Amino acid sequence: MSTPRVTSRDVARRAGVSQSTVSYVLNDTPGQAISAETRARVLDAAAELAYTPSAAARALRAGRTDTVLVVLADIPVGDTALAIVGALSRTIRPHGYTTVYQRRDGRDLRTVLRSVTPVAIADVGAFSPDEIAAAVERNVPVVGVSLDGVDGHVMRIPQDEIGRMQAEHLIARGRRRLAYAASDDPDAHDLTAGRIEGVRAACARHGLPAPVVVETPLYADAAARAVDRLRNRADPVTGVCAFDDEVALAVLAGMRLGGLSAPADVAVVGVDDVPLARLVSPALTTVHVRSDDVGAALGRHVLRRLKPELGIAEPDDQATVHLVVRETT
Amino acid sequence: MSTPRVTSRDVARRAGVSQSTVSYVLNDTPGQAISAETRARVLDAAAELAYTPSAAARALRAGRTDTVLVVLADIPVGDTALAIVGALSRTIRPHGYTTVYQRRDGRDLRTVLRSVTPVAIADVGAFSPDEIAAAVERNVPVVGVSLDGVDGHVMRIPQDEIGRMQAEHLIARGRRRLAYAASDDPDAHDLTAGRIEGVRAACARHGLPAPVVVETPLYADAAARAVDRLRNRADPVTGVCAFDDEVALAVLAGMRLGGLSAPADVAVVGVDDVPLARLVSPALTTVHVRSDDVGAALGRHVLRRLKPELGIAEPDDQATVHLVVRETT
DNA sequence: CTGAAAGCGCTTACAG
DNA sequence: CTGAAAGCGCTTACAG
Repeated sequence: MSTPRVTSRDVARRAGVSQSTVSYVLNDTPGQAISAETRARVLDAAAELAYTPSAAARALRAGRTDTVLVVLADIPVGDTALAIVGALSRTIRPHGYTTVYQRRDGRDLRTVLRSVTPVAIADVGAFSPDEIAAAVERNVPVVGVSLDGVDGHVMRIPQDEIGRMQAEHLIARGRRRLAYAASDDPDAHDLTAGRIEGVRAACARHGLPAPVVVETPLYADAAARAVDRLRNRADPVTGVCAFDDEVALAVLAGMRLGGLSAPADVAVVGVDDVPLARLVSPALTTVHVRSDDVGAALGRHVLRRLKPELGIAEPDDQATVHLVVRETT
Repeated sequence: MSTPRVTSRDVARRAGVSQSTVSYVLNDTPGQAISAETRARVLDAAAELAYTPSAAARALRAGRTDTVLVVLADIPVGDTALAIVGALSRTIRPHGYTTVYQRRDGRDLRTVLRSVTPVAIADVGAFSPDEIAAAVERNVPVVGVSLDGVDGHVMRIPQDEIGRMQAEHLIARGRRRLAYAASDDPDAHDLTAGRIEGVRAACARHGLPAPVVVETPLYADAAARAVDRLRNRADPVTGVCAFDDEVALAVLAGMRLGGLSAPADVAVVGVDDVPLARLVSPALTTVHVRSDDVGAALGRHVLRRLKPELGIAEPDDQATVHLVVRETT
């Protein structure tokens, strides 16, 4: 029942040439003068047999593939990660590289490499510098974004800077008591740490108390309880740095339920600048991370390593983040 | 500079055994009685050399891999696609299969197979029944969701049903003049067609005029112009079926700019039920697609083909969709 | 219990 | 211009 695989040998037989000739024709191997007539016969035979070369055999023989593996950290894969991956893919594709993605799913880099033979790895926050070094030793170049801002990757998304930016903005708006609304998704934990650190640092710099941290589920009633806790205190919170735009919207929904309005009672600032941020009312002030740029820069880092002859200049090593001020602050 | 690859031969040499023994130990090959002492020596040697078997060689030799390739259609990859893929991955992982993703990026299935040797393909709306048949002929089982509702895949997300549900709900709410707010993302086109068809069918059934279709960018001002067009007519639109929740929010933002409110002036219903839908005000009525179920069912379809001995029952072949009524209708 | 050998499907020197 | 042969790194009958 299972038809045996069509191999280049079958194509050769059908075209009446040798296997090498098939390979030369199909790969346009330079320096091989193949007669137009032979070439046509080979191409026809391949088409008739619907020949697809074995990726495994090519990889084994060549010692490498054209596949760049993107490993995504076990974080909530949102617009940011998708934008990074998309831009990376678009950057390297014109140079003949194929992008495949995987979530880390708790595995170490070694395990991941048991099922794929990539020519390079783009690590989106998944691995530690140690693991990366181990892969590099195996001759697989690794480029990566450090999502938590830790070094050892070629690029960093400065999470502390994001938090700092949120806090500084609220402080500039006259808010003296800040809170941090964290996500209740455990996968978000690593991202959160750096951001809170940035908020804390900004508060400290201005002589303000450290932010009150409160976990905020994405439901209005639960968020309302969280908001209650922020307000029912000797020094009620007047400014909230939210983990992302979704959490920010949850805070706003919770506030609404409690009869509070933004920015009059509490100012709220998110992170991500999802399309919806500008569509809701009041429109959300948020920190925009240029994820496309991160992906493109990562792609250029890959190309630099894989094709030094392209002479690609050293790309940025830090993502650009900026504040988009709208109506909630 | 580039260290040569550590092979099983190196491990064998170091452990003082043959290559076969290394393979037996590392793969726990059943029916091979290996002395505990030998086993330990091999394991140690492998660890010391940081041996990682060649994925390519294993694939070539075995004729297959443990990799299930998910190919995503060139549609806007949003929460729905991610949920499908996540659930699929979680379903097959316990059975030893690794999931890798790729976007179709306009390639045909043959081209995709040039760089990967998957044991099965999960097609998320990317390929036509013809292409799928060709892959199956190459002994690669393909399971797939048809995003546009067209047959030939093992599962369908009934886009027409989604549109029908939106329209029926608005009609039940007494709206007699409906519009369809389409996305301006060209990648959304295939999804849109089926949904509009469903809206159209519902209108026809109730003797109502066909929906006015208007493209709605994700910006309040542009959306306001779109809304203007829907209202400034002999028979002003009173109900809008939006392509997804984002477009629905854009419509609502446009309405707000024009002094219109929902549902008083115009009722709006989205699709996706993103977390934000329940957090915004007014909370969004929307059609919820059980994407997790789709992914899990897809995973079970994969397992059925790959491991018939598991005796997995034939999963559903159609995604469950249901209406979540909130405040905008 | 262990080893030598074949072969998966390809590409690439090398010989003609 | 074309073909025979080696070898990429594994696994698995097969022989001992």
